[in-house]
Amino acid sequence: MPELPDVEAVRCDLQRSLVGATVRAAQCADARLARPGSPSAFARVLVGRTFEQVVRRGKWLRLDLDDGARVFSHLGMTGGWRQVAIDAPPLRFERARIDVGRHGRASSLRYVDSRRFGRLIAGRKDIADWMALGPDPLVEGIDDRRLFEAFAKRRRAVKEILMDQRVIAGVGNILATEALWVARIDPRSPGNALLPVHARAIAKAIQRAIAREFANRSRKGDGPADSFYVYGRAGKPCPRCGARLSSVDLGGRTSAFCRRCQILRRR
DNA sequence: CGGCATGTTGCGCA
DNA sequence: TTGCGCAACATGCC
Repeated sequence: MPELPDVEAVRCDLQRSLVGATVRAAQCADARLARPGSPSAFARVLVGRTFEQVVRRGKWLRLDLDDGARVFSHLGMTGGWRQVAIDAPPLRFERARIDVGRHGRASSLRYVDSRRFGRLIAGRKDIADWMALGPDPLVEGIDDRRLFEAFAKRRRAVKEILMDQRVIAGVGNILATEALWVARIDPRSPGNALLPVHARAIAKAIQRAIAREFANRSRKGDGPADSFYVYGRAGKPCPRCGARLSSVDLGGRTSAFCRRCQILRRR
């Protein structure tokens, strides 16, 4: 359920169901999710407090409470929040719950995560992972110059640099794959082979890829949309030029791309 | 059974 | 200190 557009949709949902709600009970049953931190801190920090806002940066969510406490939530690969009735039985793969009351009505938020790659950390100050995030395309926007400089000092593949959360927050395998196709740049191109004009094209392409995923989402339900330009479509025709799409492994992640219209830059 | 998956971390090495 | 390359994490699904 990851990638920036998905997390932004979760932020909107949580914002709607949580702001002004007071926590009656909370529990995080999984120590793995709490790192760094302890699962027992979860209830101690939350109970009795009222949610004020839900903020997102990259793939991280921060739930702010009225006394300065905060909860960080990263959905990993398979995490998600569900709002259910207060007396609903545990969901499949439920790892944590927050029971709240608002306007006299009780409900329960459940965190589900089959693979447990997600994180759930309650505390009183920002965590290092949050502070290390680079600019978010929707919050601060992408600075072309900064992006160019991030490329210029690395020789690894441009796609791997794009997925570094310190460079741009929220770009994952799907967005990086899609954006490089839009920008017509081969994902294997070394970062230090790119020019400022390429950084500008990639910045615009990321915004376009995000907009497209929002459009996909509004037509469909939850989960990843499958109407991508090239992600997951290796072997099929390029939607732009018709050539057969290729596949390459970069940093352990699969990338689909078009050898004909995505140009490989070299130094 | 084998292979793949929207993400991040930790380790050894240069 | 920074960058690089990988294995590892845990589980579902095809």
